[in-house]
Amino acid sequence: MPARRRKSNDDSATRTALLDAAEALMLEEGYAAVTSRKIAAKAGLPNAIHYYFDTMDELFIELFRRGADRSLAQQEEALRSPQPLWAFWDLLRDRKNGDLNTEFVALANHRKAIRSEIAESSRTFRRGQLAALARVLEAPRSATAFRSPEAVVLLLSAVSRFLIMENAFDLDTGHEEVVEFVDQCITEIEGERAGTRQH
Amino acid sequence: MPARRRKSNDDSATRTALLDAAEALMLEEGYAAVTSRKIAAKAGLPNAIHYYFDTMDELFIELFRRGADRSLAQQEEALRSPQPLWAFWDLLRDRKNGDLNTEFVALANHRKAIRSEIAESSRTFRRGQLAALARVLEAPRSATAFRSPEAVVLLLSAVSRFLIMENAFDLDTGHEEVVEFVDQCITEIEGERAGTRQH
DNA sequence: GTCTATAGCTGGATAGAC
DNA sequence: GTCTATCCAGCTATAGAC
Repeated sequence: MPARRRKSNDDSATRTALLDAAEALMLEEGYAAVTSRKIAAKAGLPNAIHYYFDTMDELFIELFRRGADRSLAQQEEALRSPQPLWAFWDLLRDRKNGDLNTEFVALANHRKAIRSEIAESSRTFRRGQLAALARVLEAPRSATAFRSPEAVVLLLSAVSRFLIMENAFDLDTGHEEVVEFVDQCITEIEGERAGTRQH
Repeated sequence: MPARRRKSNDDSATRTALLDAAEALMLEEGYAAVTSRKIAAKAGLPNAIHYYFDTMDELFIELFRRGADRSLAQQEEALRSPQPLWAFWDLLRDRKNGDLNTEFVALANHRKAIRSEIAESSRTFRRGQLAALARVLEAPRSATAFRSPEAVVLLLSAVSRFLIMENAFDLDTGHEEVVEFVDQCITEIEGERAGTRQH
């Protein structure tokens, strides 16, 4: 059987507009607001969601992939920069990616098709991170405490996601302190940050 | 107006049974499966949810508070133990608490009443953690890298939640490494772990 | 006091209109 | 090829049965 039925209208402008509306809804009101009726209303288009997407699962998966592709490109750019660790940390802390991701993780709790999509995508992201950071940590100036790229990548990912999550609940106890701590660690590994912060 | 209407049957056995069923459903199938019909079916009781709870929000809030009270008691016990940092870390990594918490955080995305409940509860937990760990970190043997209790608490919380979340997606790259790293850090601060691990 | 039946809404999917 | 009308399921909440 074919892995996925391909439609003739796979890249129509309408389809893209529907995905854009779905993404906006997801960010503004959460995934629960992403229903066929609301997407069409938001896009100002007739409700023909099921003409463009077989099921809502298909729509969500496509939306996720579109965002993941975008983010992966950003990540590769960051990891190619002169200070990959600083660039990676800044990217992780970027609110826009984090918020969408949070919604998809929540969505995965009750849409199994999304779950495997996220897992597979996460592995791809992690592979790229490890390949790049292994090189950084091999550099002679690296402190011995940070020899394991796996641990460093996981720590940075965990902290950034936690900060974003807590922000959503208006919590910020310890945020400054931990950011300062991470900044110090990165400085030890990669030297002072060159250039300006994005946020 | 009264902040919350109090019912005569606030602690009836039926009410407790319904909360138990709701909790089990939440753990087994996710919060989306926690509907009035399914709770009643799971409990083997007639569907009189709205006799015992005015709204589903009320049920969820009560379920959250029940779990939070239980967890807070566990946390206080852990922080009173001879090795509060080790006990705290073990508690954080306990799957049962983490899984329920994950569901409530997701639920908060589309139930605003839950959001403020979680935020308030988090502040209470964090206060207790900081009070206890500030004492631990004052001890002379503490390495200078861990002077900020806010940062230490946040790091441990972030890492434990991230590990639990990734587990739900069958991801475990770097998990061993980071656990080993945290164990080393705790050993530096609080010495070798005495006694046995719970998991 | 406890539970049942049902109203009223919203959603995904589909048959078929144009 | 594009869109609309409608079906049916599942939910919360309520009115009222017993």
